[in-house]
Amino acid sequence: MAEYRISEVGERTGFTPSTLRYYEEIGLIPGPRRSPSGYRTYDDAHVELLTFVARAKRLGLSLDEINGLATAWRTGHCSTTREQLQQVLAAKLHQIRRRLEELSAFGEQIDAFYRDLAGRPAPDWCGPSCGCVPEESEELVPLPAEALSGARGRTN
Amino acid sequence: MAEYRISEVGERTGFTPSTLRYYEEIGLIPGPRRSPSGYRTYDDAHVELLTFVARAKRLGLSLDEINGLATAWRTGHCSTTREQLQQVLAAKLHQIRRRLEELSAFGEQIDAFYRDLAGRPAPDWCGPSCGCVPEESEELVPLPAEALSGARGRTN
DNA sequence: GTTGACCTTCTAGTCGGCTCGAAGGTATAC
DNA sequence: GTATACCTTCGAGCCGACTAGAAGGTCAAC
Repeated sequence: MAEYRISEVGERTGFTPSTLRYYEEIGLIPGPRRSPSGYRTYDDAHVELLTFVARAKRLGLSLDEINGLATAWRTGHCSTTREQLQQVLAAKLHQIRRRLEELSAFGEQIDAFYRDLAGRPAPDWCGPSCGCVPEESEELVPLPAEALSGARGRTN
Repeated sequence: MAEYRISEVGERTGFTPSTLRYYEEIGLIPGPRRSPSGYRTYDDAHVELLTFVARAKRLGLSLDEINGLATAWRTGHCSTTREQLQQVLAAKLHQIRRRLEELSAFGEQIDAFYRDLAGRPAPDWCGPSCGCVPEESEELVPLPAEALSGARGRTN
């Protein structure tokens, strides 16, 4: 099995060595084996786990939330924990589904806002210095359709 | 136009008065008018803006990212800023689309992981104390299909 | 055998995003 | 007129998630 030193794992997963040591300290990842001289020695399972963590992080999950998932990930092969695991995963999937819906609705809202711009009344905080006298002749430049494809439409 | 005091706005938007003052301090929301005695006096445009901010926050955007969007939101009625606005919104929509894709893929990954559980080899960190001798007879409980509907499938 | 890049532990600092408390002013009900 | 529930500013503190630095050990190349 392949073995990696901390900076190599860092390169493969996008974390710095400091961050990896920090994650180990807080129990997010299991401490790897050590070389005779004390160096951390990671394997492919660590890289896989950390890739999973990196993805969850990019999606805005907190380390605490990720910890629940990562524990499932780490212990999932154990038949003894399979029932708890199912609950964690089902709950998380449900949450992800709701996030997807809200993200989709948010894209809609921004799109609608943009299309609606010209018709909006100037709010309270828009003083005369703002210089926003509506110019009737000005055309609202349409948003590139590409920007919203995939974020628009069905929310489930 | 309706007027609200700080705690009322807080109730309507889900922020505490402290947080609202903080947002004003960092320039995320414009300072509202003041009553003769110095009380902050918000209107519907503030409530609308803060509802927008709350949604963006739930989706994991940083206050800095939200600031860009909120500025667009606040100044969007000004014809002078329409071109910059278009760029901000288009970029943000693109980002939202990518997030949607990744979120979807993440749901897939978790689902696949779950289905794949029984076949995974025990990783390095799983010692004998783990007690995970695979019991061939044990059935993998299927995930409730409901949990993934909407997170599964097409990623664009 | 020394250079330089890497590793170790440890402690302290940073940054974003609030959150609390003190000290005091305001508004409304009794 | 006083209780109490709100509001004000200001400064300090807290939590999550790192990040930097000190002091020292390891390893491969020259």
